[in-house]
Amino acid sequence: MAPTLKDKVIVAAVDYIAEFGPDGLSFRRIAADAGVSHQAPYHHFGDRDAIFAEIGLQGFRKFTAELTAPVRDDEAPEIASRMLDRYVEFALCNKGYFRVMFRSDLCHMSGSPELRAAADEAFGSLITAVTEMLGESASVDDIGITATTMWSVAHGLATLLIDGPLENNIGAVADRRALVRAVAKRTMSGLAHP
Amino acid sequence: MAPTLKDKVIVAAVDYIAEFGPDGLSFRRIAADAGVSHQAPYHHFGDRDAIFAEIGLQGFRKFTAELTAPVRDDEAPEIASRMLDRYVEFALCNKGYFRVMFRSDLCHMSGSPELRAAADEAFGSLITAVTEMLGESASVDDIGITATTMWSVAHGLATLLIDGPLENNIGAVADRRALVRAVAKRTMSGLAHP
DNA sequence: TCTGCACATTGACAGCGTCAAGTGGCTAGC
DNA sequence: GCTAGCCACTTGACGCTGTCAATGTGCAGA
Repeated sequence: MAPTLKDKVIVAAVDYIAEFGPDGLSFRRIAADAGVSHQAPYHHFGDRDAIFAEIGLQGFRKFTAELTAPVRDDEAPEIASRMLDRYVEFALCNKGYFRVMFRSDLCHMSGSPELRAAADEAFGSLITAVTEMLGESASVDDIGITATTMWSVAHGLATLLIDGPLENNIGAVADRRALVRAVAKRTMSGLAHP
Repeated sequence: MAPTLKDKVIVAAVDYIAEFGPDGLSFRRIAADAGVSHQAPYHHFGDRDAIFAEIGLQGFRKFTAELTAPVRDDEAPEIASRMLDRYVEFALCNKGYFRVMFRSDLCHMSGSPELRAAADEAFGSLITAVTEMLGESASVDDIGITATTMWSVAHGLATLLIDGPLENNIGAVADRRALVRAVAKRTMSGLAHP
């Protein structure tokens, strides 16, 4: 089935954002590139925000699918390390989505219950992983703190790798994966005893 | 000394970004609010990017000053916990700067050696703290991994608190500080043994 | 007094998202 | 077979933005 204009607009926007970030993005330009009038995209989405909301929604769904996928052979056996790896991997392989998903000014959770649900589900899969990791004896507080810590490490590392000062310092994929693994290991064992 | 137009523009921009984020920001609007023509700000900065570069530069300098400040009585005695706390505190108290500093599309390191130096200095103060924490026996790799891990936790937590899904879940300052401390503690001891 | 210079103004430009109205083709109902 | 209605899209206008270029204006030093 040929891609609809709606799909083409999303794909073009995600590609652009992956390369240049969300800021210079012009839907007039995307429309022109697709060979349609400047107003055609807005027929499908209403306004600019709605396009970003759709990108965020698709992003969070892909993200959840990635985080909850069956364990592959080349992955770390420990849950935390694997989740961290997947989180960063997703961010780096899906910059175009990732850069929108966690930008509250582009991707308004409050305006779309569907979007919020998708984001909550992604976080839920993290909570599930942490619960599995800590066992049934763990308290709700323990799980919350552990999940927040894991999420922070993963999100911070992903963000620093994509947009931050680590961006250009880590070149090859091998180096990057090694870094992620090392950070995961250190996070597991604790900073106090390296 | 009365604030110059240059200062007024920066302050107004930072205030706006702290409240609404960098995207809807209009320097024409800021100029109008300051009672000057739409072109006046650009006399001092050249172009839009230069204003963001200046905000980033000032931000990184304030950031470094904050991270390297003398230890206060109400702070955690452990280095890592204190640094994490200061990092998050800075981010939350200086949203307007923080939101620019780590946005590579707004704040081009490559275009300004001065800006890069300021950012490097901030990271340097983290390395110094980690070196102090681990002692002289630590290897360069150990320090690098530990610093990256600490930075990731701090940056991730700050980002999630400011723009992410934690934003509205943590209300009062007391709760937030408690969360940061709990995350710091968990990071220190390691996820493996809560 | 004249010359620069720093600061600011004015006016024009193209590009942007958005509103409102119009167009062409496909399809269901009589 | 005609027509009414809907759908995908176009066209044109609007006010907004940053940017370029030319123009004032007031103040220091020669």
